Amino acid sequence: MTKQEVSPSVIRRLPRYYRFLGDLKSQGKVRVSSGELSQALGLTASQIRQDLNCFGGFGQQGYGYQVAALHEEIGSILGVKNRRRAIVIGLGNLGRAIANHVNFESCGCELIGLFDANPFVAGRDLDGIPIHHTDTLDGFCHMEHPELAVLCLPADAAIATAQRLEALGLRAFWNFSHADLHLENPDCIVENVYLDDSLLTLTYGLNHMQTPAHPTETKY
Amino acid sequence: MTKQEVSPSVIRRLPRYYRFLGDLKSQGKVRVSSGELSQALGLTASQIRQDLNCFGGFGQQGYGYQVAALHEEIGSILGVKNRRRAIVIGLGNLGRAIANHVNFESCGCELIGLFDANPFVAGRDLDGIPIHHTDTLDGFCHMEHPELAVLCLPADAAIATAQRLEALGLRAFWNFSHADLHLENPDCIVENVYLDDSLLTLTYGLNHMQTPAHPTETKY
DNA sequence: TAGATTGTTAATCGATTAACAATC
DNA sequence: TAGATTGTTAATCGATTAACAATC
Repeated sequence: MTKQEVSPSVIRRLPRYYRFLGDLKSQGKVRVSSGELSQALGLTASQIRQDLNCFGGFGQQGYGYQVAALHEEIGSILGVKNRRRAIVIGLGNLGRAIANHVNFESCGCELIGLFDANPFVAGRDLDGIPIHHTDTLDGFCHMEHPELAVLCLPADAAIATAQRLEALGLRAFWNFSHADLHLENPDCIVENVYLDDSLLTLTYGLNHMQTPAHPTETKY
Repeated sequence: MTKQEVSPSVIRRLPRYYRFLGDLKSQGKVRVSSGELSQALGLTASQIRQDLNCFGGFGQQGYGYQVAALHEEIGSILGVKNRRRAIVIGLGNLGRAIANHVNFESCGCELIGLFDANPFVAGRDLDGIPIHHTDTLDGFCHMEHPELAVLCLPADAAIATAQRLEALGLRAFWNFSHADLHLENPDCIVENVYLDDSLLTLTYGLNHMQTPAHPTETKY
């Protein structure tokens, strides 16, 4: 399908392109140039053209890109029209928020099951989707063949569960736990969302800021 | 303080080092080499030594690194002992989960205020921290001088609120909204957590996987 | 001392930017 | 046609890896 392995840096920019093109489209914009995109997204025009040309020549010289067509193209590269079967494991604060808040459908996924190890949580439901007990995971996976698991568990449990799910045939892991998941199968893909690490980046930034916001204490 | 501007790639690895060293420490490990670290973290030993040497020579030739000392060093580089005053704006599913779930204290932050525009939400509290109405934000900031804001709002509101907060002297933004925040002040730092983009990365991965998990449909 | 492992310089690799011919 | 903007090649920049002398 794709000529050559596309670099992760490029792939990570695709959703932003997709999102912004969607905005333009809904504003009724028909045409856009790499120059305009670059301004709005804070990238160079060159980079945008390079990125897009990893997947094909979607533009027209002298004209630019058709907003709707490009939006569609990138959407299909990302796979937004898919319905990848996804499950969420761990329905504490975070798991519930992710299940509720994230628009799985618009990301090419379908939430087909929720699981929690706490017997008081299992048996209930979240917006109509029933929460099962983690013990029933094996049976569920054999029946329903989910492909993607969202892990909202403590680190230890996340590692153990990921391994179990890997054996059950799942191939994609969205990991919100504070654990480094190393899986057997090299085909498995893991996307980590390390919230604390992300926050620490800001803490670092505040520490090493040229001009402190409220110059109160003296930092040596 | 620091010799030279340290690259963002290095900074993003620091929290992982910090976290892993904390684990080693609590396991009672005293000594660690860049080789051991590299194995556990899936990086090269060379890179780890390079990274650490951005901040100083923390190791001893022929021996390696003292776990506790290095943990401490990285912690202080990140600023985990700070108590940066932070506020959360928007207490929907996600905002509540972030406020509850993220360990602000261990990331050098202190949660001093929660805000929501919904009058039914404002006035209540979350684990003892009162939720204020967004209208009272200006007064609060003048009194309390928060430095960091967690934005859990819809895109439009996030953009408007960030600008308002910038004017009120805040300098760091942890942005969970699906918006590109471009702020006036170049000193402002923004850390985006684009959950949908992150999920789309996995969707893309599943699409472009060599071996499909459950080879059902034929993909052309 | 011999062995190990760092700190650091040099080499490589990859990603971003610049430039420009192709062409709508 | 003239103007604009792409696709693509070449140049630059930065980050990662390799190598090795310094030294504990």
